[in-house]
Amino acid sequence: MELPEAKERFIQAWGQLGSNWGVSKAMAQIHALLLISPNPLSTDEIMEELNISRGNANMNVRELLSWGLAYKKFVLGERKEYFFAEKDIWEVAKKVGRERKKRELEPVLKMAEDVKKLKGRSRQAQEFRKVNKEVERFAKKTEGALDLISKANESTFFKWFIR
Amino acid sequence: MELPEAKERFIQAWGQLGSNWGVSKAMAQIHALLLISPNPLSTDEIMEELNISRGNANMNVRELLSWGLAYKKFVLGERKEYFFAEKDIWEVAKKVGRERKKRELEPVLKMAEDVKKLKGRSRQAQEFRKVNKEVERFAKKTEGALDLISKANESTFFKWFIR
DNA sequence: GCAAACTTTCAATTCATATTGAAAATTCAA
DNA sequence: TTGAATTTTCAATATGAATTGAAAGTTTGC
Repeated sequence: MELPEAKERFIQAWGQLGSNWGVSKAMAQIHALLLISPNPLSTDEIMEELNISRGNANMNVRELLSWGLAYKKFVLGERKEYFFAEKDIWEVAKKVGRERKKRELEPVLKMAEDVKKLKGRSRQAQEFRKVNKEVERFAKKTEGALDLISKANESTFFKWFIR
Repeated sequence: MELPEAKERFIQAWGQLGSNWGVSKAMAQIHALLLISPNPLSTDEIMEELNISRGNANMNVRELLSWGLAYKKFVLGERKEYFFAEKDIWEVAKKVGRERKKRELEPVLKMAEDVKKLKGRSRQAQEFRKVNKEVERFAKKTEGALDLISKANESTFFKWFIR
């Protein structure tokens, strides 16, 4: 397999993964491109490689920076900004996990908290409270687990699952 | 808080969560509705409660069944099908995990396998192979962890994270 | 201060996906 | 077998999110 084909394959798979994760395809593809690039890339190079507009490239690079999945590099005597990816996959996983906790777990916890105020003795209300309690309990445990994970290193993490 | 408001809140939060997980909003909302309902519901009741079309209700109920997140109940002397949710949250989490493994991890593993065939000694190719190897290694470990999790029960799982 | 280089913004547009709804198919009881 | 009840299908449509691209904003060197 030659480089262009492999690149294509990698970028498209990463983009697909992104879509499944509620992340824009362009963001995931830029991340993929930076991951496999040996040197930092400028916005223009990203636009060129992925055939996307300047606005799109800019927005999604900012997003990657805000997730901590990419960093800036300033080159001496150059005005352009260059970007490179976090390449430690365990770091990537943790950072994605942190964002997802924010976007997914927290709203559920907030909802469960609110729904606790549900009044009434109907079968409906009773069943609802029961399920809500279960959801909250589970979400809190998951939150705790994620907090531990985000402090752990990769080998500790995987060792948890051995035996 | 009264029942209709709480229901609204729960269903909308679950729908939101679904969207973030690459699951259609309607599917997540039907699941939410079934979760908090003390008895199985018919397609008509689902349509009515969520204000969605018959086609939509039908498609997404099927999808829930295929994920193992809902089951059918036949009522004696009734021709309609009734549906109820898997209410064990740990079961729900495991089943969602299994689907996600299929939709997310497997394509990445396939891609990494293919990309291994990448030829060339350029800096590009070398960096690419290195990252790809890391991605594959991580994906495989994650796969193993998920397989273990899908066999575990909830308390075993969370105990892994204690201490 | 000026203007070139570069980045950001955002209204308009495109695109992917979910949803609708009516017709077709199926199931079942009489 | 018929037809009423129910489910399924799928082309058309709607919806929301991503993307574009040009204009506005910023930064820098002269």
